[in-house]
Amino acid sequence: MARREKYKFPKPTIERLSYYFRALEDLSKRGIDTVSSDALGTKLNIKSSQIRRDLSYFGDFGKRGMGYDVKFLLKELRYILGLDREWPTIVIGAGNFGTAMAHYSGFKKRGFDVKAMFDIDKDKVGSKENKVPTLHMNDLDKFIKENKIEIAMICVPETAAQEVTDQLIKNGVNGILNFAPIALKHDKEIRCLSVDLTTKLEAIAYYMSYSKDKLWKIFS
Amino acid sequence: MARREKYKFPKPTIERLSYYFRALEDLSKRGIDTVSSDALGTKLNIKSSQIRRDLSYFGDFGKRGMGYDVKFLLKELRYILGLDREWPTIVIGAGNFGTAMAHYSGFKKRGFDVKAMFDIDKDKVGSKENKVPTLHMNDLDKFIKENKIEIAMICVPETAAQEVTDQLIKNGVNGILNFAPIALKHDKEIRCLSVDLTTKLEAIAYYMSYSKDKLWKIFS
DNA sequence: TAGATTGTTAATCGATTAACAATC
DNA sequence: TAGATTGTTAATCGATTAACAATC
Repeated sequence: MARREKYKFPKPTIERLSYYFRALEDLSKRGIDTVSSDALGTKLNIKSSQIRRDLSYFGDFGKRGMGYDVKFLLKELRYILGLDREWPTIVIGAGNFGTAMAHYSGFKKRGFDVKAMFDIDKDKVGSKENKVPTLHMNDLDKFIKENKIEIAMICVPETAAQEVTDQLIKNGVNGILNFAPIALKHDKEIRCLSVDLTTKLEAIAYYMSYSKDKLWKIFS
Repeated sequence: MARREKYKFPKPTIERLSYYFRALEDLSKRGIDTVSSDALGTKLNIKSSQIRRDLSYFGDFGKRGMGYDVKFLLKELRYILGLDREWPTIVIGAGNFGTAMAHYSGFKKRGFDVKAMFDIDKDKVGSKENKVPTLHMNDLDKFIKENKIEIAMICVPETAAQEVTDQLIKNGVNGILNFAPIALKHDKEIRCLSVDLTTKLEAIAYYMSYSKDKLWKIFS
């Protein structure tokens, strides 16, 4: 089938494409140049039919009887995921967490280039101990424009998150990864994804405290 | 309806219960003692019927015509989520990210009490600059037993994550929150949840690079 | 050709939602 | 009582999966 356009696919598909991409990178590094959906599925704990279905939303990448060419599929997924370019990124909030995010090498490797951290605390501004510079929030608007920032990670306390979001959007940042535990209100045209770490731990606590006294079950 | 037992519910429900809990805490703090599913839904961007359905899996908490008693529902959700106790927790990997996790006050507030960080790097061990002590991996087994550790956060590089997981499970830790970008293999009886931060940024990149040349759409 | 593995379909499974009787 | 809002049902919507014809 020719590459499909305007075709809809399930939301979880994009996340799985990321997993496929990473697994293929690993295979490529190990000198493997062909892989079947079955082998890839075993590696990732994902059903082979799921993998074939996910890929088929975007094109015909395999060869019947042969599987997928690792390097070719990598190139295609890189294009689909938008990883064939650099994404100028900033981090708002230079606390423990923001600093960790700014220096995480996994982001850089994928083209997410953190240009600076921002904070309202003057003591944090200008710090030389980190590779990524820390600037004052007063300089945010100017910096975004001059460096054509497209993506921001919000690592500020809950109380400041909405205000920061508004400021980012006003300055044309339209990709936001939010770590503050709050549902941000925003214009539909921007891409905002929230990661709520406390909620994850709470889910674990739920499952662990599940006992004879609490017999609720979850589906499947 | 009396509290239902052995009733199954959708997987996303638990995560939403966390959001309800947090929103109710906020209402309680502001002195509001009754809330309708509609008001709660507006606050959280969740449909009121979804909220009522989620809650109904666990019991009858509301009063028709009146809504929900905030304090009562908080107490019930605290019990359901297992937040009515302390969870002795450790962090494996004392890098930027692990240190940030160990010191995040939001976890402590919910009963996730981080007792120590562990690392193989002797330079990091014994550091006094942090409130949470850093110990050497050699002391892990003993520490887990002596402190009855139940939950661990894995903040080590991808290459070490599986080995660490095996060691944790062998020592009886059965709640794991994994931040290494790898699908951990483990016994079905433990509760393991992975958070893949790179994948989240990649999803944003996908949506942002969506353009005239790339007309794939997602459902809804 | 025979064997392998794709791409696609149709069936199944799971989750959300609107609607409304019940009832405070 | 009249109005409000729950708890629950049934319908709809979305996602996964097994199965298999197509084809390398």
